[in-house]
Amino acid sequence: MSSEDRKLDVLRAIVEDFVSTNDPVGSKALSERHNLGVSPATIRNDMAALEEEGYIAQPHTSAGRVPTDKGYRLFVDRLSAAKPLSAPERRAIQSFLEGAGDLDDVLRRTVRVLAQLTRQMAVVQYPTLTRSAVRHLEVVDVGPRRLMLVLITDTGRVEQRVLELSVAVTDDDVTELRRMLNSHLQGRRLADAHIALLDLPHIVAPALRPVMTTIVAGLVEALVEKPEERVMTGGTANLTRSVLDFPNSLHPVLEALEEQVVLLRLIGEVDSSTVLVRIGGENPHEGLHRTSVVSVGYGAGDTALGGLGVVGPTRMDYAGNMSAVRAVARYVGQMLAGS
Amino acid sequence: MSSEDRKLDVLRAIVEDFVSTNDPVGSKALSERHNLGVSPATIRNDMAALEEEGYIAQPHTSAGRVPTDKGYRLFVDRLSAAKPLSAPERRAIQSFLEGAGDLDDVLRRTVRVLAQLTRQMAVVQYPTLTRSAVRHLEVVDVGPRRLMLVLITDTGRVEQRVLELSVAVTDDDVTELRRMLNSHLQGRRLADAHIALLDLPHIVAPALRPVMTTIVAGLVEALVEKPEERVMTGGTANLTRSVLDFPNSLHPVLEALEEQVVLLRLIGEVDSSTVLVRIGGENPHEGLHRTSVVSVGYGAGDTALGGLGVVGPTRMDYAGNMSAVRAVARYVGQMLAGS
DNA sequence: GTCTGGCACTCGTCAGTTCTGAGTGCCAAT
DNA sequence: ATTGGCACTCAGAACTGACGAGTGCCAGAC
Repeated sequence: MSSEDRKLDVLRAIVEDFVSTNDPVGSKALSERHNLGVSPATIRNDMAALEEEGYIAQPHTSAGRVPTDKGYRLFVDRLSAAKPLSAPERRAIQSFLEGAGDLDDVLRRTVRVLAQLTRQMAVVQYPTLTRSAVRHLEVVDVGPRRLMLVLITDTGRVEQRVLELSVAVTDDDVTELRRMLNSHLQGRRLADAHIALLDLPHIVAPALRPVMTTIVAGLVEALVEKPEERVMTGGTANLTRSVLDFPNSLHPVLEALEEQVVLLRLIGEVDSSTVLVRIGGENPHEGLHRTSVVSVGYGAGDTALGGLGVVGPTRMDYAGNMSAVRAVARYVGQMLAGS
Repeated sequence: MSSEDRKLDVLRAIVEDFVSTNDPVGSKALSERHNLGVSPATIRNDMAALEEEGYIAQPHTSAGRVPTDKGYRLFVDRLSAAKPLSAPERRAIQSFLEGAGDLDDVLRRTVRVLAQLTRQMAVVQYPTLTRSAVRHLEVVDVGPRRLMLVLITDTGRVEQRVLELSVAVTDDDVTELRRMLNSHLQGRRLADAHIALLDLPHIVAPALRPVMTTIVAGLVEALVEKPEERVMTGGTANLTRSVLDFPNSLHPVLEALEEQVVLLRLIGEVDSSTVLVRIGGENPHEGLHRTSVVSVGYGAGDTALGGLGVVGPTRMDYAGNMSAVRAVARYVGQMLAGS
């Protein structure tokens, strides 16, 4: 083994020890707990080199070393072996998700099982509207000159919106609107629905034209132009598991994680099915510079319907969390495909 | 003023000082900050009596006094004056809630404004199904032998449920089912819908009877027997505002507050419009013995549709929070009545 | 009977000190 | 290239004494 290889072994050992103990790790402890085949003195030389290159750091002079963000990054990219879930864990995921009912229920169970497996805070995005298809669009008369549109997608998502009309409509009008909308939109992806929508006012009965125009405008705005992305979180309490992880108080962390927008940026920017890891300062949000995020897209087939992941201290079990996140995403994909 | 009255004044002063400073308050500081017209020595006698009666306690021998749960209780019941919101605060609530769209949006804004006003964690319950009326019930054919029922209530709540059928249904069947269900249920309260529902299988065309029976069973179970109550939370980060408030770590607190069931028991048991205050150990849940809950029912008119409230450390501004909760509940009631 | 000033006492907090030990870097020897 | 030895650093624990906030009690005043 070259000395370069051993240096990486040392880094791996440091990360593993630090993750499990939360104590800065010194050369002596290292040579005892891992059989690296060299003396502490040699390890010290390697550590000095690693520190020089920015992979580890000393909290203070007479302390052991702690991995830096850069060190974790190298560990994740090159040093950590995939860590397959145990059979009981797989069974737990499966049985937990199997009893689910509607979409909300599926996602609720998803965050729960993910938080339990990883002992971190879990986040899951609702299937994005743009890549979903219309299963049904319901038009309901609610009060004078107000219509409620209820969209049901093929992933089971239900979105509603109330429109104010300038004229009153009869029950027959509503039925006709519903019929037209559904016959033109059903089965269509929302991303492709734009053109079909804009046609509708022209082919509807003249009397209904203004109403249809309003409906189309509402739909285009709510579903095509700025489709509402949503997320669900769970296991927030896990962030408080160790007080030591967020010494400056976790107030800013919790504050950041309450914002849907922030969460979406964290887990919603997945375009493939490879697990994405963001470590400490790599995170876009200021308050999350001491946290890491492990996320992946889930989907039925090849298109990613949304993202899910976990958020925790940079000192986390990356290999385990990556496996858990990947496995849960696969099961969720199956669930949504089968419904 | 009788000496009994003064003793209560002393208790009030202790609570007020402790709430604002978080320091145990001593006799000298008390006589300086409040003009009670007596010397510290006299106050000491009163404090000894108050401690004897269990209203205050000493963290340790040479420290000032701190209110006990019992002390806060007396304060809330008899000593705290209503604290009307400022005009800007009222305007803030109103303008914040006015722009709301659908129900989710209303509730989202509600928890937000409540959390901001009180600087506590806020909780709001979705309008309970039992006291809502059916505005529309949609039947959607989703995949082979599966129907999705979508219930829309007069409060704007949308609930869905997927049913497995033993036989296939045609589009015409679905239309007929929808027509029958709506004509019998529309405008009816869910609490009263039970009887009407049970009639339906008997008056529907014989061919549709098994399907209707399944639907009715599903509806009865989901909406009448165990209607799903939901809550929304916000401002959780406020619990971490002062580390001192939850010295033993707030892990158990956060864990408790993640459970929908626990939250429902906290704020869902309001049957009138009087503000309910639960202090420390009065809370049903073990993990919340260091927290207080201020809650009230909201509703359109006289029936309470649900509850809302705030959760925080026992050391909280009870008067202010009670006013804020009451005010927000009134506005929410108006919002929901007008939609 | 109630209030007050005085006084002795308790005890947590703070600052200063010392001690210990984990951990390091460097160097000469292998 | 590796190793054992050694001097050095420094955070944290443990101890100390001074300080002072706060108390309870009591005798005297109103």
